[in-house]
Amino acid sequence: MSKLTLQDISRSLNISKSTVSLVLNGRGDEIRVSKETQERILEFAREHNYTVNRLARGLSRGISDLIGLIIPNISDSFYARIATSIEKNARLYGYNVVFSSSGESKDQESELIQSMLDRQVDGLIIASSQKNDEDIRGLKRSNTPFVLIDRRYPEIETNFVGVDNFDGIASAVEQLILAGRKRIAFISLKPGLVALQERLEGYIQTLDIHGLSEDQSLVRELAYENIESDMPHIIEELVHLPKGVDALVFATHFLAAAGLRTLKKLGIKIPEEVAIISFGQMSAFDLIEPPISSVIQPTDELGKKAVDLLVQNMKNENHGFENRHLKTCLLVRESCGLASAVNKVLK
Amino acid sequence: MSKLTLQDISRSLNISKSTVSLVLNGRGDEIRVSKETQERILEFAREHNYTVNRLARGLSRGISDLIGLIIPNISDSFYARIATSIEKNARLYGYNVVFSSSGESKDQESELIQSMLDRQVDGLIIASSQKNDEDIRGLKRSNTPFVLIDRRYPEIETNFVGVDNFDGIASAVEQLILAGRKRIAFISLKPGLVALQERLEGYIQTLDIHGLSEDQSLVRELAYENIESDMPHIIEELVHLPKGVDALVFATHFLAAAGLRTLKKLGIKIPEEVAIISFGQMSAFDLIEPPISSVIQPTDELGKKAVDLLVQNMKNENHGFENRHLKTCLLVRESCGLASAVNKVLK
DNA sequence: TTGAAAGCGGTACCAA
DNA sequence: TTGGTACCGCTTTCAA
Repeated sequence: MSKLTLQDISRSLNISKSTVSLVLNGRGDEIRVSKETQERILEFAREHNYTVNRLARGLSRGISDLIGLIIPNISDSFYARIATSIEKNARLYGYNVVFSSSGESKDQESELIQSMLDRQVDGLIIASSQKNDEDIRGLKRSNTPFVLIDRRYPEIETNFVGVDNFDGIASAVEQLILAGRKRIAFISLKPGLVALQERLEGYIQTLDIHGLSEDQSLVRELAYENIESDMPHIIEELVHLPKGVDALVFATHFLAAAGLRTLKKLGIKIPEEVAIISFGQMSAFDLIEPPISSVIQPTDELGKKAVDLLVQNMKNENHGFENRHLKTCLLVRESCGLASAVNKVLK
Repeated sequence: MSKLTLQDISRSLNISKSTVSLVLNGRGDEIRVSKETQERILEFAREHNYTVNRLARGLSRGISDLIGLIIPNISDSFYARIATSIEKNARLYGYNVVFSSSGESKDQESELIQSMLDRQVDGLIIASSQKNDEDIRGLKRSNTPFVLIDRRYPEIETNFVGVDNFDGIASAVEQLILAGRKRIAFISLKPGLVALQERLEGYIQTLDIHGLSEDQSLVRELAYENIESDMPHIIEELVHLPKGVDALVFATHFLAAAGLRTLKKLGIKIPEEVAIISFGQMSAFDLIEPPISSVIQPTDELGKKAVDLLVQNMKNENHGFENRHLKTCLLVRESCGLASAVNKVLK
């Protein structure tokens, strides 16, 4: 049972393809096709449940109603949430989304972008590996609408939707300070994603403001590949410093998870010995003893904004670039010490 | 800078479209185009970096190289992992994947399937809401290759890849029995997904075999919408039964999460008072005190098998239906009591 | 108010 | 070896 085409309808009804097409696209009245003809067409289409071939329509109209989504990894709960939101919002605008994981690889990302373009996607949403300025510049040149999310290239002017890393981390550090912590370490990743830089910046400046900067930096950065293996050394090293540390701020949720694993193994008490805050949440942070405080990123909003921005760009040709940094929110739980008491005072 | 087309190349080089097309598709030798001509074409294409318009190719060949993926919710870590695997494997075969979340809604799912078909996807992978036998039957009739994952319709013969729920739960229950538990409750969801039925079956039969069936059932089922609100009542009711309970088996990871939240609130000790096992994992199960035992579902393999099966179906027209139930594996941690000791004995 | 016809960018068959 | 050409299914302009 091969699918019914416009041709078929046209022939069966003895009405020209163009009329059928117009009517089926709801432009019957506009073009003033007689009610009667319209009825016949609609009726027939419904009866034989005709649906357009979007490949054909796409080719003809030069659009695909497809949005490409490229992210490092959808298994990551952060990106998974964003993807959900993007898909949902894209659908509202009539777009479907094709997604691919780049695995943080520049080459992979490059190929994916190309493959999406071959598919004539109308626009692209990318959480880039951030090693790929070539392609990003290429995209700009090609005039393909796209918006970067989460990861950006400061030196390239593009649309971008991310979170306010600086403020987010600042609120976390301040919370720790409020709880009386003075030796606050910051554990991050090496490669140097802009987002992580900003978090680092936020950490440093907040300590500064509160006069808590130390001569010896309490910042530690590990390589993505050896998080699990290096975390124990780093934490041991930190707690064994002459003055030790009394709080740890993790730059991402999976670092926090690794850190917690280590702390548990070392038998270090949270928050008595060290308080903990994670930038980014994990679904089980409230089940851990003590529950883990975290900086919550507004993933739903992020997805929505990204789609809104993209759609706006796809409609108008006026390419003004927009940058949005969404506010995070601090979820204070016991892991940062004095949680509830302080929390209440704050409000 | 509008994109370069075959036409353009053909005209610029004064070589016919067909030759150009053939060469560019690597069939130059096969058709015996002279080395020289081939070189010229390839050279020109590379230089002006030509890439096919897959919309056009698709229309012409009647294929889109697109696989549609419909799942209840990609934010769910289980589906997120599967999606990752599916996308990765699909790409190996040269397919891109369009995904959509059905939100467990029959209507939504229905629309999505239709919309994917309009897009001429070559095949579909669906984790169905399982309320949608109509569409599934329709798909069969339409001869669209598709494979169901995780959720199936026992009364419809289709391709299916899921896990061995019966065995999975049996191993969990047996582990609890080994640990000396006798009053083992089973907490599940109401709607009655086949997978959950199978888990229930596994639970019941395992208890039976070990002579542990009780007069009064220890099975409790809650509605998806009120998990958080009903869980406390259910657990309180269970522990206050005349003979109480000494173990809880959760039918899914998020039920386990809700259960843990409740147990924590009630101050019930794990595993001393009740032991816990969850069917399905969560990334932080090892961070909880005590670490939570769980039945691990082979998501990577599941995704791969689904794609393999689908591709096989898309290639051959011979539609034999296959059902695969992948083995789960039991990850024994402290929450089920006696973990390590018993575990070692088992090996 | 309706129809004819020219694309959209490729593919593939048949001739030359 | 290469070129011509008829589609694929739909949109859209122009003429009738």
